[in-house]
Amino acid sequence: MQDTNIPKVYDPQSFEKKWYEFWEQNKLFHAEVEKGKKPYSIVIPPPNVTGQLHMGHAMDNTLQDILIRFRRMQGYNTLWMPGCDHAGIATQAKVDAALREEGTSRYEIGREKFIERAWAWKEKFGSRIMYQLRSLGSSCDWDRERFTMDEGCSKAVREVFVSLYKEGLIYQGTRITNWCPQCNTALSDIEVEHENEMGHLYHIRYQVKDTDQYVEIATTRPETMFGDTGVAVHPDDIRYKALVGKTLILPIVGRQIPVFADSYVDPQFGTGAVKVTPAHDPNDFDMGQRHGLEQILIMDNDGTMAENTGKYAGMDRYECRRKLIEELREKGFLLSIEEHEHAVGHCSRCGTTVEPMVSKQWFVKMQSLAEPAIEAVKSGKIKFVPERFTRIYCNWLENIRDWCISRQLWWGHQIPAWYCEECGATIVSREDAVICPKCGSHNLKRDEDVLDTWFSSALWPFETMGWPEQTAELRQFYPTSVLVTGYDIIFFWVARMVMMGLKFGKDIPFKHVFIHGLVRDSQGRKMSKSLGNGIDPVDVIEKYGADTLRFMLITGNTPGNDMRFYWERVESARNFANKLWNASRFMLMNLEGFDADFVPAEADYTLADKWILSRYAHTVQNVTQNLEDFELGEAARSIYEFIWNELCDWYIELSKARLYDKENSTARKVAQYVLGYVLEHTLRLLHPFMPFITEEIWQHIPHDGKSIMLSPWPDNESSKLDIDSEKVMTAIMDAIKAIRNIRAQVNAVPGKKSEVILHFSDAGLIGEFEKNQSYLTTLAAAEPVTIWRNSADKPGNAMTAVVDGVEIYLPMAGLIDVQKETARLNKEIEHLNKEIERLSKKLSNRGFLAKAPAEIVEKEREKQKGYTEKKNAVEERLSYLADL
RNA sequence: GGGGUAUUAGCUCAGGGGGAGAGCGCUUGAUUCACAUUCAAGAGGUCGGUGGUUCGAAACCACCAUGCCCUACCA
Repeated sequence: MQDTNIPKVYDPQSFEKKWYEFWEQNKLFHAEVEKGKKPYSIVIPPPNVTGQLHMGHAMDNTLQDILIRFRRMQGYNTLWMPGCDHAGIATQAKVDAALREEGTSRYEIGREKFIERAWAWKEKFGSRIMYQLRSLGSSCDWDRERFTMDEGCSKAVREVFVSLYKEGLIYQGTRITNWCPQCNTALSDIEVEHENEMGHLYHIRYQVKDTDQYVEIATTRPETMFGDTGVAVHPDDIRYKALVGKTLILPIVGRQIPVFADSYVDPQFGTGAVKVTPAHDPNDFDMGQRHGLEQILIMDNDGTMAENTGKYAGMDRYECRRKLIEELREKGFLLSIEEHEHAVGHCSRCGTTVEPMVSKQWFVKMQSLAEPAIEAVKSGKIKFVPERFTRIYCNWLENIRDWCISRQLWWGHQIPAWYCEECGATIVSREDAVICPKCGSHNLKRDEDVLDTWFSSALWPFETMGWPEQTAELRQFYPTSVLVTGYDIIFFWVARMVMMGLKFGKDIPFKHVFIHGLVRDSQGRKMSKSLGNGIDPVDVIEKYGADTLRFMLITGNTPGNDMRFYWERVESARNFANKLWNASRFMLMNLEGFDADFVPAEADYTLADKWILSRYAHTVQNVTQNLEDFELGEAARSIYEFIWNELCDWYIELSKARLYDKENSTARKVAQYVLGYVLEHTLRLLHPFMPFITEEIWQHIPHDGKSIMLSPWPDNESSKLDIDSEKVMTAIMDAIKAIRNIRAQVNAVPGKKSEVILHFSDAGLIGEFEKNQSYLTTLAAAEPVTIWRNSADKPGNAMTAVVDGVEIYLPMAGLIDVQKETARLNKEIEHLNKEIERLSKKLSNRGFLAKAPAEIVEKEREKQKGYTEKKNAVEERLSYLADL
């Protein structure tokens, strides 16, 4: 027999760790390839190796765990692949900072030593987040844990790089890219965050050579003028027609630059004349290409002015801007300064203003990769949930530009390219190159750059399953079933995985993309370190338990939408856990004599039994359907309502009489059976959401099997649906609520019973009410209960209420406050009149009668009948009161 | 400039073509007998505005307002 003595209060700390260890040690999360078994697989969005769990992770992984546990119980061969990401820039920044503290730097210790340090850092902090995921309850297959820089992933990355290069889809080019002077590396377009900022538009005049004429140009970044190699005007701009082809003298610098026409220029903006700096602006770069202009780099990688800027050399770019404006003003070149709002790019990692600069980088040609990725989504092979993200994804891919994949970092996958120091050849190879295939030289130098971290993440769904080997894992678990992630990385990650999956995995990487929003603070702000408004999920787990955190994170929010974090909501979830705990405690306390082999005869079921079993069956349907539709919040809410509002508030209360009555063994056994059945199966429904508490309770109550996580998902419970019993029970519940209401009105003494007289307009209910009078006694203190069969001569001196099919009278000699009661009933009449009027309008509308579905019309008629009956009864009461 | 999203009770949010919902908060009452992390009763809303579709709109469509988010090379 189980231990039937459990603590009075839900205390998650006392069992969460124990059960996680039990699951993990028994390898219950582990998936083996099994031919013929339906697979269900998810790859985790790999968290940063040096990071720690934040609320976003907690939500993301809760969602995944719910889906995985649900499918596991449904009998799928379920794999949840865990792992983490090497997070190039972030990790490198941490190691850099550590070195700085030691008074050294990566340049001092050198690349090899630095990478050793980075690995040590990874080893030291890398497992932290995996432990945190465990404390959340994540049922990952830890035997398969991967890292984006482990041997297998590195092999996959190199394979992909080399084949894309051989196909001409990876190329090296000197182009304009976004440069972060702080992180000291190139960035891809999507790693730049644009923000509107107030700046200035400086109007400067450039002299036309050999004349005293000037051209007025407008710029937001005057310091780039050191790199100007032309001025552009629109070809149709009559103001400047005569100037095209002329030469200008660049102020201060004195360089001669041409005026040329290009239709990129907007004559309406500024002065209609644009200074062109091909090495420091993407548009100018394009124009420079079209018109054969020289590119002059005037800034160094750290954002200071280059040697070729004269006295400004070495000066910070903004300092230079200020000083240069002063000089221009002094020398009469500066005409005016306007306030001007414009979008400024910032490094998404460190926030520094990004500098567009020309440099030699590696790029992926995206268009041919993007097309099938668009098709896969448009054709419905991959489905976004919610669907609206489809458009966001497609729009981005339809306008995609080439992806800059080289980063000037040391921590990451080093690019497998070598340069021959003798003949200048570039060698891209799967094996480390030692000899130049062109000239035979051994004097090769490897490219120093590493790849964008997202390049390897893009391979995650198949590289973790052993690709490029054709493994059994790939055959069984690829494509994965669903990807669960936030909308903030659709471009960074989702789109790139689809492209790489289709190209190299030979199939889509996942069938569904389940997108969720962000967890914000209680004021709706993003949680961030700088604001200090972050809430550590580990703190919540320690204080309230992982189940509570999980439940809170998935209720009261809709797929794809952001949610706010409220401690009140955490408490509410904890209260629910406590409620369930105590319902179970109640069952355990009444388990004595429980017979596991006993099955009630059909006739032994009471109304309450049939009702709760039917409600349970509805709940199974709701929860299953909602989980299949990714409506996790709705599924959880459905269980919550069932457990609290139906099982606890009604069924347990009604079962007490039978459970406490040890004389009547059959009735008691039936109640034990029903309560046991419903509770045990409801625990299974709840298990994916709250794995720990359900396991703890399940292990205490009668059960079959080793762990609730292996028990089958409740299914085929439709035979328990019993609409008739639900209807009767609803009538009884309504009557109970009405009686309670009256008793509250008259301040009835809680312990004191009230006589109740019932009169039925629906005779069909009489039998059931007669049989189940005790429900009214137990839950509404109604005693004695009399059924009044005469329609005439109804009880007079009484408080009344009317519910569907039943009139209720509580004789209250001397207790009735006639004035108050009359007012109450008048209010009721007012309400009923409004409803009746609304319905008669509807029912006299020909269009409604002709076009509305017959069942709706019938329903509305019944409603009207019900309201009219109620109104009559209330009016009768009013006239009685008036006569007093 | 383009797109998305939100607008429902005091607060935070679900829902959804045919009788307005939850949690928290608030008011009143209740404590041997699963749970005060509780129970019971109650107050509180012309579902942002205007049009349209429909027999019927809070829900669907269009436009508008306000907030938030994404996106875009106007120097």
